[in-house]
Amino acid sequence: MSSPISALQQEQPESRTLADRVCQEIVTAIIVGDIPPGQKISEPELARTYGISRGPLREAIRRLEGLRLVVRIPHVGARVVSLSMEELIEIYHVREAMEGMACRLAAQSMTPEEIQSLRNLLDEHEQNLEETEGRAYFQKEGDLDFHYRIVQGSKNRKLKELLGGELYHLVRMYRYQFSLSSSRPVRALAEHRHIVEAIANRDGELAEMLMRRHISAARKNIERKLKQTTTEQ
Amino acid sequence: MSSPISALQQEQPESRTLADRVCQEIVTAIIVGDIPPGQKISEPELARTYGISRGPLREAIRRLEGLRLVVRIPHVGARVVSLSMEELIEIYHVREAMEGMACRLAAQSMTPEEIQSLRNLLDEHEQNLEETEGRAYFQKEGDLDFHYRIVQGSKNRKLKELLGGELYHLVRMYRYQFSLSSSRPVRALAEHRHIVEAIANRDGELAEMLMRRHISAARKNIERKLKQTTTEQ
DNA sequence: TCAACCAGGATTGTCGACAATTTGCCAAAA
DNA sequence: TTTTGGCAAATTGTCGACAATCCTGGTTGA
Repeated sequence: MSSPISALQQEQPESRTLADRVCQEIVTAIIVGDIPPGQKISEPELARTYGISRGPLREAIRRLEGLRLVVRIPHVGARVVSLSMEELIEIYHVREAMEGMACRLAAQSMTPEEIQSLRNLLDEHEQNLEETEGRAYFQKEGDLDFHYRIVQGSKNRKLKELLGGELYHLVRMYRYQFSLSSSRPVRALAEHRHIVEAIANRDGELAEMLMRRHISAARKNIERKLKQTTTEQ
Repeated sequence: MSSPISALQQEQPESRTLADRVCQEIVTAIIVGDIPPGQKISEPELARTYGISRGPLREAIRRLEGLRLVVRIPHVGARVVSLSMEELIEIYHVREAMEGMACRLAAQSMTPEEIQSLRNLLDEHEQNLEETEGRAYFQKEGDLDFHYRIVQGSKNRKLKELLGGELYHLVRMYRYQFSLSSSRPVRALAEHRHIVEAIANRDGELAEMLMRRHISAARKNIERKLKQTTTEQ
């Protein structure tokens, strides 16, 4: 079937319009941090950088605003969003709710092939985990891939749009900029396995509960770290 | 405090730019049905209609795309979304998850004043209900207002953005075009009261459960009607 | 008769220039 | 010294025109 990577990159074979291409480029530039958070975006400057006119560039910026990667003020301009830990925790609350529901729906909508593919994915993760012993960079992207597939498995277009479109980019951005490691990869893998088995048993209620606990645990982990660093200072 | 209506209309005092104003106008035109679903949107035509150039109009259309009110295909154009009952049910699933979480958070974040204001709102609804005896047009908008306030009470920016920004317009659109009546206004009001009391008792878990049941019941109601009409044909 | 191809028209994408608004700075007065 | 007023530069918003692409209809060939 599809490799773990390909499932993440939304395959848009050569975007047909200038704005599309440039938008993609800017998205990655923002996520990776080439354009730092809070940075003001100058239209003429970026237009020169990418060698296009201000027209398509404005369209690209408008799309970035839709992805919540920039905020725009009329007659003032656009700025890259600045990330805060509080907002990250808010995002985890949203993910807990929506991915929990996605899990419940996936339990009744995923095909046996998709479920088997999920199992294979977790096998790969286990191998990577044994090989790298905790220093799990792949685990991070792999984790995102796991969640992404469950969302797709829900077969709910709105869930796919909201989670895949807006939150997904923000989560990736946090991962890059704060270099968040899951910090409990073995535990997370076990939880992933339980979730898959609940889906395989078509137990939507259990699957939802497990997913919510899974995300909730990750959130509490962050909250604990946050409290540590704030009291240390 | 604020009237039921004012809470719904996001007060944007005379949008400072042409695109903003026209966007608002087109949004209402689409929601009310003046521009029917599936209708192709011609840029030159709309530009003449609203007396502006294609530049700002294109920006407005892009914003509509962000609100999921139109879908756009490169080099072909934009169409108003076509509504299907299946998608409505999908939206209810999303609402069940997100508003459930909003309710849980509201239980620990709403101020006593906000809770009291909610109670007053329900009192108004009860009066309207007695006066109009079921033919509750106000109940519809009132219902939306109730849910809107709880979302605001969660104090979670992402929840407010996602529910208030995208789903909100779609839900209103369905209400108008299919003239959906809640069809169980008395029952809904009672459920609303229970939810408020759970919030007042700071019982987030119960509040979430009640809200989820509330939305789930509305969804099943729609599913039942849908099954009826499909078997009747 | 049907299918494929081609041309015309229309629509969308892109560009450069002009107008309107904001911001920062400088000077003058309290 | 501080505050306020206004001016200038830069940036964003808006416009009209040109180029690229897609859809429609007719025509031609098998």
